[in-house]
Amino acid sequence: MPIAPLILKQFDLFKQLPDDMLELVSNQAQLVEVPKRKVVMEKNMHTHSLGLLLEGRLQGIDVTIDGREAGLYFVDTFDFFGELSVVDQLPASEFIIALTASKFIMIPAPTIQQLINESAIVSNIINRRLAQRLRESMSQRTLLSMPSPMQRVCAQLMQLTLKSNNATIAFAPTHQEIAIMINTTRETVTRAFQKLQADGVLIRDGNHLIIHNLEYLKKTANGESSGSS
Amino acid sequence: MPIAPLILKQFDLFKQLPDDMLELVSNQAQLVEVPKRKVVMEKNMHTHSLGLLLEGRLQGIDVTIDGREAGLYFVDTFDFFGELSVVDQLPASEFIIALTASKFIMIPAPTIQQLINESAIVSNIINRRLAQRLRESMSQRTLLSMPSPMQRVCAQLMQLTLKSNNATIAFAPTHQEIAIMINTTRETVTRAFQKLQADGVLIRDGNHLIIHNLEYLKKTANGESSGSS
DNA sequence: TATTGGCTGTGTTTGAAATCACATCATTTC
DNA sequence: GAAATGATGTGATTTCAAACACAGCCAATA
Repeated sequence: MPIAPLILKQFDLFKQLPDDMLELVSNQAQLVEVPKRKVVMEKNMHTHSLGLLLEGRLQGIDVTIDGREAGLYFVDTFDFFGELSVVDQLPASEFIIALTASKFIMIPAPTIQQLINESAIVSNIINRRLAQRLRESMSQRTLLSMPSPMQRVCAQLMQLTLKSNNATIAFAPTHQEIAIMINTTRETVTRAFQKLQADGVLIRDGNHLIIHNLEYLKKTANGESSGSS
Repeated sequence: MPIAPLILKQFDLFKQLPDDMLELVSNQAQLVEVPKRKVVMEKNMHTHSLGLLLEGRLQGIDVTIDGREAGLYFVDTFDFFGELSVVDQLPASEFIIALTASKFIMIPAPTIQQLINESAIVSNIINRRLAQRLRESMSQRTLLSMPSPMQRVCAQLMQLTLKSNNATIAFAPTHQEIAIMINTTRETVTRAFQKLQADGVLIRDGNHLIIHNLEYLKKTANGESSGSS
């Protein structure tokens, strides 16, 4: 089920790829559409495919023995995912779940490995991506050391905002999904959102969040006591 | 200040390197000795060197605006560090601090980059290492979602134990250094250690920790209520 | 349009760890 | 070996978010 090269070219990974290689990928690629809440990649399985997200939002999640969930990262549109297993050939260390109905392209690991070997550009992008993921992971870890949940909520919202170019978070995660990212409970996130909305920092428009006061988020995240009232 | 190739060969990174390349590295390499508490790598600087730890223990640390420290990872003997900046050429995203007096080898980034380009083996090892670091970072994140500090202490001790081959943790981190790894306070770690020692799980021998009951750690980390008394 | 299931909002209670404060024990350093 | 510095041990207090319970809301689906 080939994918039009034009679609593939939307991804940085393939932008500079010669046409013949692009065609190879195109022939191996497969378009997948999943509904909300679908498990896209399963922990401990070696599905070994690289995924390229066209639409929607995914979340990497790990589950502890006692059933507690830890949110690891979000996958936004035009990100790719599953590159870790492609690189080190080990089974996936986390689940990836579709937060909204999503569309993505799957490319079998061997195809990508061949590309990595043959194209220094592809190889480089994948490695840079790993490096970026590591930086994000450590930055999220640092976020978790903030003492109050309110600070963490604000810091997480900033993260999400900065990734989008405007001040809007499309396909906004639910309170629960945010809660597991920042080590708190759904109720606490709800209460934090209440306050932010009351203070006019944030407006919810169905599936989207509009940030009206990024400065406020920044200040609160930095511990400047989140205003009066 | 060249380093004997024999010393370099102790590191997986160089084990299979041809002699001529090894000599190149040898000539560029520099041995560094630092006392306890020395900052080995500074956040936001692009020192751009790869470090190979010969002796001691280091810790990657990030600092939040309000002065709080977050422990990111430990660097054990024969690990390398600083590879992130070598790969993506960006400034360091964290501090690295010597927890004990340490010895390590520094190799300038350009030398390593040349090696990466010329040797598929080196390139591969570096990428695998990045992948491994990412897995460890995510696993540490999962650890942080455990609800009780006692669970996190036990899980962290397991991590440290598994890295050493016997059941001994050499150059044991202080309570404070453990505390910032697992998002808790020094006092809480002290109290957890008290209990573990009382229960005969753990013995302290100066700078070393000996684990007598790994099973206990595992069970406690998994939430099986940490025994009676 | 009625029904269902997931999301969000909100009050109350409770427990456990952060914080503060200080004592004691090790270890460097002069 | 004395003094200083850091690491560990321990009690008392306080705070604040987790947990529980349930009500209202929205959006999909039949």
